[in-house]
Amino acid sequence: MKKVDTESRQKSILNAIVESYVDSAAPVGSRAIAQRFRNSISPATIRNVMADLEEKGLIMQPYTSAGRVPTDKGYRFYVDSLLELKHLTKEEESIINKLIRQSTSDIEYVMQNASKAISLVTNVAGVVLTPRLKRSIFKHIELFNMDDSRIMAVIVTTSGFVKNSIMDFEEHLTGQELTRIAEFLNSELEGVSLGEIKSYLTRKLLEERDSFYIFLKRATDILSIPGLFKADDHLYFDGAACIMSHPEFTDIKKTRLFLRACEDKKGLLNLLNQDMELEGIKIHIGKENLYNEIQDLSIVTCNYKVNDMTVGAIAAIGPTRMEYGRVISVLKYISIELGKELESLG
Amino acid sequence: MKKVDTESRQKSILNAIVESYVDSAAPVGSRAIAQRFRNSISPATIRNVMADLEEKGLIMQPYTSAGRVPTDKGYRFYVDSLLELKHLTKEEESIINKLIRQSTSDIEYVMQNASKAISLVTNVAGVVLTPRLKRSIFKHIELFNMDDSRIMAVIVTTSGFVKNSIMDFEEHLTGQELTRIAEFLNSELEGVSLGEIKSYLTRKLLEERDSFYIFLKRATDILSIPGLFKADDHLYFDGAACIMSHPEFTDIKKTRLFLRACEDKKGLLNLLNQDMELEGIKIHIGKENLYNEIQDLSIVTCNYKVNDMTVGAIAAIGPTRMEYGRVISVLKYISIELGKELESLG
DNA sequence: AATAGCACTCTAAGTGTTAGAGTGCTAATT
DNA sequence: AATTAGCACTCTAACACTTAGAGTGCTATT
Repeated sequence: MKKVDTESRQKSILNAIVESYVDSAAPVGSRAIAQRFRNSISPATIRNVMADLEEKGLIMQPYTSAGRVPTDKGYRFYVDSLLELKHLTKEEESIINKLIRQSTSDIEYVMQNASKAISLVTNVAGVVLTPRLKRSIFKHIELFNMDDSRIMAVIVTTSGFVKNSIMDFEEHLTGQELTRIAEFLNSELEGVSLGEIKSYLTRKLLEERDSFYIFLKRATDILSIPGLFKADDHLYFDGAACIMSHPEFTDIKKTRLFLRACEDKKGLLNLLNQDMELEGIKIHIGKENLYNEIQDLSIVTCNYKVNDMTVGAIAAIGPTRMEYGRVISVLKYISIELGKELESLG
Repeated sequence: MKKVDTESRQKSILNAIVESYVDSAAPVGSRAIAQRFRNSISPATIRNVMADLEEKGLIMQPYTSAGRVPTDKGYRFYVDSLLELKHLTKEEESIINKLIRQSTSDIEYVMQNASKAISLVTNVAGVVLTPRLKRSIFKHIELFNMDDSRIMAVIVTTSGFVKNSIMDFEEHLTGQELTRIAEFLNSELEGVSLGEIKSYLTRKLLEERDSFYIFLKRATDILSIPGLFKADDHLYFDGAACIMSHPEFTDIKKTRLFLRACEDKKGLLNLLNQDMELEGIKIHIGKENLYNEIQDLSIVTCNYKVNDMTVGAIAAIGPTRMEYGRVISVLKYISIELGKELESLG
């Protein structure tokens, strides 16, 4: 008899179990797997392999003598070693493009529609994190007086993101003075990322000692206003309803946990901000998500770039039993298209 | 025996049925009502009255010989004629104020927190519609060049709302020219609502015939850019998870309908925009909501004002079985506080 | 007009039964 | 030595059946 590599057979059976379970949402029995292999392996053999896989903690039985279900660890192994990416169909790509390229030149719409695109094509919830201001590149600033004591600043970044902020400023500056300061900043700060502006100006300030100092000081003061780079942490969310089509949510408790997770902006924000630092796809499976008591949920995230600079992230949230291959492809595709669209708006 | 006014007894029994049902979520029997009246009326009498109420379509039985449940019509009569407003406790007021008055001077936060406040205090979902630009009063405009072919406009309204828009503009204007146009608009448009600007300028344009004309024409052209007043239709939403605590949502189908209704931004937007035109509280009960197949859901809305001008609306969405008295009081209170906060930001 | 009494209805919850899907083990087969 | 067939065993999900009790409507009584 031909010698069979035990390990590779275990892998391919795990693969079959995961895919079958993802597809059917029901515990997978040895017979079903045997059929997947066109009965080239008998159910009995598969049962033996399954026992091994269970010992390794990759699959489990919901109860004695039921079929097997992948564990978090099983999914982890699957996505790390077995998973094959699915190509998007032309149709799916066109749905996505139609949603993202609305050419309304309004970033809010683009973001909202990007999250809708994620949920529509993957059938799980979609989340989009707005471009991080600190990661964005300075393009233009405008300053003007709102009234006697308040100045408004409008900062435009190369990614087309516009941030305005009203600030109390004790000393009154004339419109001309403000214009001069803005002009100075515009020539000085080109290409600097917003996150570096502060240290950049402070450094300048230390070098400068002549009459120019007081002018530079004012500019620095204005840009030091706390509210200026804050509040850029908006999440766009879509697909809460569509996720209810998954059978795991017939249990109200799980639905509630899911909704709670989705409304926990802080937690999501943390996760996305963290994942953003890493390139490409990141996957958090079930209990790996320690940031919350989220169980039975997986989160897949992907950074997106504008002019080769990572500025934000998108994500998909769904039951651990999700089509990882498709979800990953979709996020990759959308992150690229979103980046392109933002560049064209910038 | 003392003569009893039949009609007023019917009313007070309907009142008792609604309040008992809102409280317990279970069909209300004649015994329970009798106890509410400290047995001053016997269950048998109440049964007779109930039969009358049922005939009028104000209550119904989920099945033969079960207790009674209010119909949409019953709720309608209740909110129109019987309902007593509940005062907010100091505690509730303080929760609301803490959320709304974060003094971050960031409107997004204020809106987000207002919706959170609604859901937190009423235990149903909260929605906040951003101030309608067209209803807002012009305060200040600033124009500057983004690059050779694009101009950025920043408009500030008295309600503190800032709208920026980038527009393609075929003829290149120098910074000075833009500044002059902005200065002109600033002096000219003070106190005009954004919705009237267009017609205001067109009127001006007709009167004017001298060299000033071309200047005025440019200003008009700039403000005619379509994107400028668009995209001010953002909804802030909170409380999807908290609503799951209501027993009506043990049925997954209803949960799904609810989530679908909440994600149907267009429908909600329409409803809120419409209701905004009317002063005070508006209530849509169950199937009265024709804008969607929403059933078993009620929507309560309230406009809010800045400087005595209605600019937006807030709403609560929950099962028809909701504490209307409390919800109404909360919306009234929050709409006022929200208006005040926006004034202080403006 | 209001109420007590009573027969009747219907549900929700609990119990019992059964079909069938799936397992693990052992012995037979290749 | 690896694979497989056979078989006894386990557990669930589904269905039928029973029953307690909450609530009703009607009729006779106060």
